[in-house]
Amino acid sequence: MKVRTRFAPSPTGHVHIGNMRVAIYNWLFARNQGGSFLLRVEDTDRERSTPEAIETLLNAMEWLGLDVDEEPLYQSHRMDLHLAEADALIERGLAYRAEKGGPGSGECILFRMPNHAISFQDLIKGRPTKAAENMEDFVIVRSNGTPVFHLANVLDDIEQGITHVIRGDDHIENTYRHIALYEALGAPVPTFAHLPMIVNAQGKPYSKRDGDAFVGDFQANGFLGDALFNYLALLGWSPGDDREIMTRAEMVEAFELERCQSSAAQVDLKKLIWMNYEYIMRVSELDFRAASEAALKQADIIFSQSQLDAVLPLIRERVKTYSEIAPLSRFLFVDDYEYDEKALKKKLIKEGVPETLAMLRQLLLEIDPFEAAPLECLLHDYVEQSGKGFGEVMPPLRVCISGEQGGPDLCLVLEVLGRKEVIRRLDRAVAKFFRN
RNA sequence: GACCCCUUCGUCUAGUGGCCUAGGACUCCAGGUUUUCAUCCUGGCAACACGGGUUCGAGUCCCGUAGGGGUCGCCA
Repeated sequence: MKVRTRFAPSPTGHVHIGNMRVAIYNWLFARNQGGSFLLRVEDTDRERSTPEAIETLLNAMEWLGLDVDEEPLYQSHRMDLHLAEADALIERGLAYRAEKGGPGSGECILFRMPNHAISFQDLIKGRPTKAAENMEDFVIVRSNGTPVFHLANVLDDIEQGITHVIRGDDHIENTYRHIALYEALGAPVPTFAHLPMIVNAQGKPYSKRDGDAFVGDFQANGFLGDALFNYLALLGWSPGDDREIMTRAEMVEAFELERCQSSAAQVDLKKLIWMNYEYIMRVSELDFRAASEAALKQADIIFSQSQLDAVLPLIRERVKTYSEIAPLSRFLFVDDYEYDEKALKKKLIKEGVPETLAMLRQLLLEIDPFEAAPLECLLHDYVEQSGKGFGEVMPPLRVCISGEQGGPDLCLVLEVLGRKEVIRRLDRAVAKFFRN
């Protein structure tokens, strides 16, 4: 039988990385098996399920490259069918009406749990088992006449022909109930795989207040969808060898639910950043350029295409996330940069620096052409003749023209800025910090 | 409290009874290359939660204990 998996989120406007990881595993499994990956929008909570929330969800999936094989099913459209099935269960004596004191004034419908233990083979957890005396009848239709999650979820999984239910292990308790429902409905019980949850840097479960755990935030902070996908895929799963940076095709090929960890995994932002860097290094020049243009525009930095041509090579291998592009290169486009306090203290305001800068100024005026290679020779010669170290010469100059003690290769920076601009910035800094 | 799930370096993991003096990756630290900045290279720190079994032999199997998490809504 052809494998069919689904991602069944309830759209709330914020798509959490924990949920997305579940979606990724569903996608990976379906692709590995040559099956179908479906989307079902569980939008019965009408307050939260706005069109914008659904849009956010779809965007996040597209960004991560989670393509679906069929039109999404909207749970809210199926309410009448869910209710009809509940009535049918009553007629067969498998459910009953009761007064339990909930919303509305009418009676709710309860599903009658069987009086035998329920256990199932889980692809990740082994064989969870629950004794009959530990299970109670549960509500499937509220007294206000609306179907409850358990009923709708199972009925929709049957409708969509889901063969493998891959979800968080917070659903294990629900699964016992769901299996009873499948049996009552006369439907084949799908295979289950319960993934462990992921926890934040403090080792606690992600709560709705964990601001940086939403997929949109990672996108906004300059992460690549492919990098986040790779990171999340390996958070709780491994191919069994030492591979970490993997293409989608490699992950699809290697994916096995049986190789998933059964315990919770902690998100490590440092490792994600490292992985993102690895991905940025593999991005095409064209894509990197597009990302840079977007980042610079967003930072309100005015630039010309020729400036961009000159600057991109300097920062190409230095950014770990796209959000570093603007801060790292800003001084190359505009001259209103701040002088970093630490840089000033450690590199500029020091004995002998004004004299060094005066000498450099003269040499920089004379050198021709004003390009990286000759500039490097110039600095090299100066260092040799003056008996100073590179550490006494280059950092002060760098602070003057960039405000920072770190940054791209100094000679390349000088070339990109050009003689006129370098001298101007040099004079400005000297006037500002060595007035007398 | 009841029920269910989980437990290898700080973190992600490899490990399915001998190949484990427990391997890799991230982080961190120390050297080296580049006499700027970064990259890069080499090395180092660092773990089988604890206690009992089973076995010639246990990180690997079993049972306890402790700790963590989940569920116990007419939320999904």
